[in-house]
Amino acid sequence: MVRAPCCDKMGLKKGPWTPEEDQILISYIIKYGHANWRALPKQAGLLRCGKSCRLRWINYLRPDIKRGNFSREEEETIINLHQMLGNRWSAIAARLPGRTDNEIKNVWHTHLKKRLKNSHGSNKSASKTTSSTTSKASINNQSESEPSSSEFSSLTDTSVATVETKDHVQDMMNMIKSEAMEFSESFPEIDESLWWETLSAENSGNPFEFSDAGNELQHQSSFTSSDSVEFYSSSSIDDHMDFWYDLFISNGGSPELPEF
DNA sequence: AAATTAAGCAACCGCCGGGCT
DNA sequence: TAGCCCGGCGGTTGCTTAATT
Repeated sequence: MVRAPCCDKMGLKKGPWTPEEDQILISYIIKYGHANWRALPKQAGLLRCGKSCRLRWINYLRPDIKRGNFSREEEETIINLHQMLGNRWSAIAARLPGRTDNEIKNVWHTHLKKRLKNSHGSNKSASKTTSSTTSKASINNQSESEPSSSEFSSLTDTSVATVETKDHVQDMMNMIKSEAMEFSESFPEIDESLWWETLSAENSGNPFEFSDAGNELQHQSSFTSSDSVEFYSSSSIDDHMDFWYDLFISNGGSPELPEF
C-alpha cells in the first residue's frame, strides 16, 4: 500500500510564515483550539498543511514559549539530560519549561555539541601535552579547544546577558501579570495564563515572544511586513489588551478554552 | 566594497506508534 | 486483526545573517 503524503502539496504554501498567517492561526486556535490539525488549515482558511500549522504553533506561536538565549543552567541541563536520554529532544524539552524540542535540538547542534567536543578535545590535548607531535590535526585540535574561542565565549557572554535580562523580564512580567489578572477578572472564562503570557511579550515584535531587552530579537526573518500589521505593531500593554480583547470578541468569545 | 564562508535557526520530510473502526 | 488516520518525533534542509577574506 502506498500511503498518501502527509498533506496534499498542491496549492499549499511552504516556507516562512507571514504575520497574516500567524494571526489567522492564532485567531482560529483561540476560538476553536486545535483538536484536529489536519482539518485546521482548511477550516481556518490557511493554505498550509496541518503539520506546518502544528509546527508553527508548537515551536513559535504557543503562548508559553520562552524566547531568548539559553541560560547557563539550561545549557547544563540539556547537556546532562542528553547524556541520560540521548537525542530524545522532546523528552529533554519536557524538562525545560518554555523550550521546544526544535529549539533545544538547534542549540545542541550549533553550540553545545561543539562545546562538549572542545572540552573533550581540551582534556585529550591536556593529557597529551608531552607529545611532540605537531601535525596539522593536533594544531587544529588545540585551537578548537581554546576555551576563549568565540563560540565558547559567546555562550558565556550571552548567558550572563540572559541572567540580567531575565531579571528585567521577570520584573516586567510580574507587573504585567498583576494587570492581566486584574483585567481577566472581567473574563473569568479565559485562562489566566493566556492573558499573562500574551501580555508578557510587551515591547516585543511578536506578542508571544519575550522581549530580550537590549538584544536584537532573533527570528525576525518571517516578520518582514510586521509594520503593517496591527498585531505586530502593538507596543504597549494596553495595545495588547485591546488587541486580544477585540480578537476574542470578534471571534465570538467562545467559552471553550483552547488547549495550549 | 564585494565575494565568500560560516553560523544560526525556522521549517520541512519521512517514519513511527497509538487510537479508532 | 488489519487498515487507516493522525499527532508526534528526530533528522535534515535551506534561507538569512554575520563574519571573514
